[in-house]
Order: sequence, then C-alpha cells, then structure tokens
Amino acid sequence: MENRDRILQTALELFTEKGYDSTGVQEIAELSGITKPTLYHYFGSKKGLLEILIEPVFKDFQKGLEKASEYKGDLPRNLTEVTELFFRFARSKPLYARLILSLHFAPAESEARETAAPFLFRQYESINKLFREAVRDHGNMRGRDKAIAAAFLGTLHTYTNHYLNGHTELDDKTLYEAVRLFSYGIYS
Amino acid sequence: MENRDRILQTALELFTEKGYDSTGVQEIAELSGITKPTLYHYFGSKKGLLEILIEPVFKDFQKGLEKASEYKGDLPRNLTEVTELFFRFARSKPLYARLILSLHFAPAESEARETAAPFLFRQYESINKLFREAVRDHGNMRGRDKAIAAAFLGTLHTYTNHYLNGHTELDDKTLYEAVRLFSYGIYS
DNA sequence: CAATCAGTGTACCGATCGGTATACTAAAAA
DNA sequence: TTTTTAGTATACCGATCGGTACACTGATTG
Repeated sequence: MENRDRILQTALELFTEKGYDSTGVQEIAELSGITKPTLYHYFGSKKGLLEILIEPVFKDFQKGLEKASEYKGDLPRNLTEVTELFFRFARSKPLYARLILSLHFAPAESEARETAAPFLFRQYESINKLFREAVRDHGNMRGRDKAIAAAFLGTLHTYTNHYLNGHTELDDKTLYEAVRLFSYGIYS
Repeated sequence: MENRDRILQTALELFTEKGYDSTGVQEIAELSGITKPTLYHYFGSKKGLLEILIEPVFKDFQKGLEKASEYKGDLPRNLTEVTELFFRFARSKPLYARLILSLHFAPAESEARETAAPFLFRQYESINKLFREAVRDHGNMRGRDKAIAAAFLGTLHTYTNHYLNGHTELDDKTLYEAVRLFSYGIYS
C-alpha cells in the first residue's frame, strides 16, 4: 500500500500545482520513486488515478454537505453550517480544496472536468435544494432561488480562493461576516 | 492578415473548449487551414499566441473598468456600472469571457496563468481601489474592504459563469438583483 | 513443495508535443 | 531590374505523451 499512497500524494500535489493536463504520468511516477507500470497497475489510467484521488474526498464532503443543507425551517443556521463545512474543508485539506476549485472552472471538454462533473453536480444540487425548500418560509426568494444558490456557492468559492492565496483567515469572525454579507441580500 | 486572424479565432475557440494545455499547436494550425511555421511566423510561440489573443481584449476591458470603478462618492452607482460592464462583456464576447474566467482559476504554475496574471492583477486592483476609497463614506466597511472587494468580484464571476452555462440572462433585471443582493451585506 | 498472484522494473510502442532549418514564392522597395 | 521582405510549405528535430508486453520477484496459498 505504501507505493499506492505515495502515488496518490504526488498526484495530488502535481495536479494542484500544475494542473491535470500539464502533469505527465511519467512525472508522477518519478517523483513517487516508482515506474509507470506500477502506477498503471494500481490505477489503470491517468483518468482512473484522478477518479480514485478525488472520489473518497468528494463523497465524504457530500455526506457532510447533505446534512448541513437539510432544511428544517432555520435558513440562517443552514447557511452557517454549510459555510463552516466549506471553511473547515479548506483549512484541513487545502490541496484538495485548490484542486476541486480548479475543477469547477476547468474547460468543459477536458478529461478532468468530465471526471469531476458528477460530483460537482451533486454539490450544486444540494445547495439548490436547500434554497428551493426555504422558499416556503421566505416567499421573497420565489423565482430567485436558483440564482441565489449559485451566488451563495460563488461566495463560498471566493472566500476559499481568498484563503488559499493567503489573503484571509477562515476563522469564526470571517465565517460570521461571510454569512452576514450574503444573508442581507436574501431577506430583503 | 487573413491567416493571422483565422489562427486567432481558432485558438480562441480551442483554448476555451479544451483548455490551453490540452490544445496542440498542430491542432490549431490544421483547423485554421495553415501549417505550423505560419503560426510561428506570426506569434513566435504558443505562449505568444495566447498573449496576443488576450492582450487587446484585456486592455480594452481594463480601460472600461477603471472608468466604471472611479469613485465619486456614489458607491451604488459604481457597483452598477462595474456590474454592467462585466455583464455586457459576457454577452458580447462569451468565448473570451469563458476563457478569462478559466484563467482566473488556472493552476498557479501553468503557462496560461502566468500569461494572464498581470492583467488579472490589474483588474483586482481596480476593484480594490474602489472599495478602499469608498471607506471614507462607508466607515462600517473599514478593515473589510479587501474581503468585500473579493466577494464582489466573486459574485460577478458567479453570475457570468451562470450565464455562460445557460442558467440565466444578464438583463437589467438580473443586474439590479445582483447589485442588490450584494449591496445589502455591505451597508449593514 | 508447487502453483498462484499482487507488485514491480526493463524496455518498448505509436502518437503527439512545441519548435525549427531551409527553400520557395509573390510582392514591394531600391 | 535587382534586392529585400513577408508569408508559406516540406520535412524534420529531440522530447514527451499515455500506455503496454513481458519477465521477474517475493509472499501467500493449495
């Protein structure tokens, strides 16, 4: 298992730093101290490597997201919990956060985007569902819920990006402000 | 000039669809109906091609951005004008909008990011400056102006992305809502 | 002990990568 | 008319691309 894990770690670093397309399989192998056939033994293909790299992380995150976005009549609470989830993820897995952020904006026809698409779609759906259900109690959002969901996700991405570039902390104060900054526009 | 323009147009389409890294020089040449040496005659390198492709568009946009973000004591007006500039750009040059959006989130060490970085930095600086100066009249933003600038740019990116994926229009109604959604969080 | 099997390295595949030396052509400048 | 110059194609460069055939290993299993 040692080699397998080292390959995954190296791939994570290189994909994040240089991008999926610009990273060669050979390069991953060399930096992992193994040869290509070993890599292909474990992962089958470059795309398979990316899949196995991101799948467990996405699934774990998704589980948390579905819990945090389950609407129970208290939207501000949901927003806070979802935001906290995103912030905690960025803090604890910054490399993954950066990789996934880049996958969001990867070219539509790229192999990387294709691999990540189903996971990203589910994320988007969870947020969407939250606001759709919250319309019950916040009639002023009616018809705007999809746009608001997108704006919320965009705000989280922005803060994540800001953090990863060293421009801000993701502490409780920032969390409070992020939610506040976003919330006022909704309720009005 | 005909061949030169056709190369630029082909490059714009391929870079946008497939990404800079996954697009081969050979491929651009073939789809433009010319050969590689012709491309290298005009642009010197693949990176040079990208530079010449994006430079005039970035510079033109930057000129508009600096005008729209010049603070004259009326922040809502600035926000509206900047937002309108972004929306108009996305509507009139969707391919460029998509390309530039992807450059914002391209891997840090990629050639594409390196090429676009100075232009993106200037954009970020213009928005930053606007909020920094507006602190004079909006003391409650003091200390938050950089975070707010980032959030604003993030909101614009989100709406642009939403539009490019066919999820929304960028008409006057959307513009009003985008500015409103963002503004309330500031003034509060 | 014999057979299986996951894991690994050597050496290779055809294709494509970004880039170029060189020669030609047509037009403009001298 | 001669010379220069921009534009273009043929044919090639070494390097790298993603991927694989095959032989070998060392440990597990029958």
